[in-house]
Amino acid sequence: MLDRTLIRDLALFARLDDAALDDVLSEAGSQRYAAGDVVFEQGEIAERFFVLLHGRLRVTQMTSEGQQIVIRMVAPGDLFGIARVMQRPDYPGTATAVLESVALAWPMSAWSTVVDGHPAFAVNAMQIMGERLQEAQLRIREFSTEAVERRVGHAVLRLARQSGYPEDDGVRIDFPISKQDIAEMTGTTLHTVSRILTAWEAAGLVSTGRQKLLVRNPHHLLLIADGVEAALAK
Amino acid sequence: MLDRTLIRDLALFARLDDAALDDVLSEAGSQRYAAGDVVFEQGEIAERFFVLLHGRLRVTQMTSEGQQIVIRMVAPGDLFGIARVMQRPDYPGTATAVLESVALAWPMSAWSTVVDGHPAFAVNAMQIMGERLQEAQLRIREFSTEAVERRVGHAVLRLARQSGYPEDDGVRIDFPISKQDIAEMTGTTLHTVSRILTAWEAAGLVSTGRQKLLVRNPHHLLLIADGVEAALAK
DNA sequence: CGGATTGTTGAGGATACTCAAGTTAGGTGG
DNA sequence: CCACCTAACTTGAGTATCCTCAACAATCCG
Repeated sequence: MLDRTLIRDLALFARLDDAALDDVLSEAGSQRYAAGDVVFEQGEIAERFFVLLHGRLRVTQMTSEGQQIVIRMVAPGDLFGIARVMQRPDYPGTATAVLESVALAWPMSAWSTVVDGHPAFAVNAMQIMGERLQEAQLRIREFSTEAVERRVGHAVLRLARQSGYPEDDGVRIDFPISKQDIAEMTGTTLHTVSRILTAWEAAGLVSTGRQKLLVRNPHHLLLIADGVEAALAK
Repeated sequence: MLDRTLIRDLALFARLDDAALDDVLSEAGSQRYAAGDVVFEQGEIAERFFVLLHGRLRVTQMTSEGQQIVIRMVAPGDLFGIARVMQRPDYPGTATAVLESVALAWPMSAWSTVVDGHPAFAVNAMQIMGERLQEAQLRIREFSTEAVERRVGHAVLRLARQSGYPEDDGVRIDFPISKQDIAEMTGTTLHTVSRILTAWEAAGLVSTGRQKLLVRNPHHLLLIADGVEAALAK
């Protein structure tokens, strides 16, 4: 049996008492994934849903023409693989560990059991869906109204917020991330990302390396992402 | 007191019995809006949530730089204005009637009452949020991977599916929609939309007029939207 | 050390934007 | 009912952004 302290502090399980937590955990199993391992694949029948405890995942989608896009990065505490809640039999994307990761997994059937048995859980889950929906709408707005450089700026800042830890001279993105990844988050090409980051590097805003990214001046970067920079140039 | 037959067939109220429907309706009021009326405005404190019974609404968002985008069109049966569920005190967008419309309105406080009192409602609401989230992710994928013409194609087809009624020689979009509206749905300019639609008109795919749109050949349009056309040209 | 993955940089070109000048449709008021 | 006014739309010209194609360099891993 898993220990309830594993999940006690997660938003999804807020306001559940110890008995409820134990009840929920009784149906869960824990899984370990090495960096590079695939948790589930796009199109696969969605038999389980997950909560990430440790590590970091990348959720991608492949279009029919073979173009890949990054849907989101999953951080510890996040719920993922909830295809069934969205009325889908299969996973709409592929989840890959980018760091050594640990996740709790429940059979999809447990979803209704848990929702029915614990009203607070349903409320929490709805809140999380609401946050996701807001986030998605924000990205749509970025795509609709911002040129590439600003979108890349917002993506980098989002990464720093979600997965950054402070270092001597900036905020380090704490998992390996390639220019290709950033391109797939922002709807551009790795070439354009490379050029933009090179320019930012020259301006002292970031430091980049092979799958490495350090944000040195988040404040200035925010000005670029919000279009202040471009407005001043006029 | 409103009649329960108004809402009995809506997805949001599926699997609620008559007593429950009456209970839910007891807190609701019905509102009428003329074409052009604003139901709620971006930034306003979200005091109510709504279900559209008749008509059609356009939900828009204004960016800090004054650019407007169309978030979605609301069709009869749709839930809208649920900011609170997303943990927001205010409405993130503005809802405007584009046709004479009728909506049911509940005080936001009724949300928790209804969710708590009727577990089936919570499940339905979650499903709806899931569908929205999927829809949003689809749009993100379109923005990431498709050029303007394909995005406009998908937007027009979506409109035809959601708000089209069959006419002699095609599917008519049943509310006034401008090129500017389509531009704001697809992240382009009205100029580009105008050029694209003119080209499609010449090819017999659509007929356009001032705030009018008739899809004459959805099948061919789908080929364009899915990129088959462009692929063949190579 | 060799191969593979990741990243850099340049040149050229297409797409779609901006700017600009008009036209058309529809509603309003005299 | 007609003249006018405005909002919606069309079309052209010029151009910026960003993509594609291409070649090469750096880094990592086994």
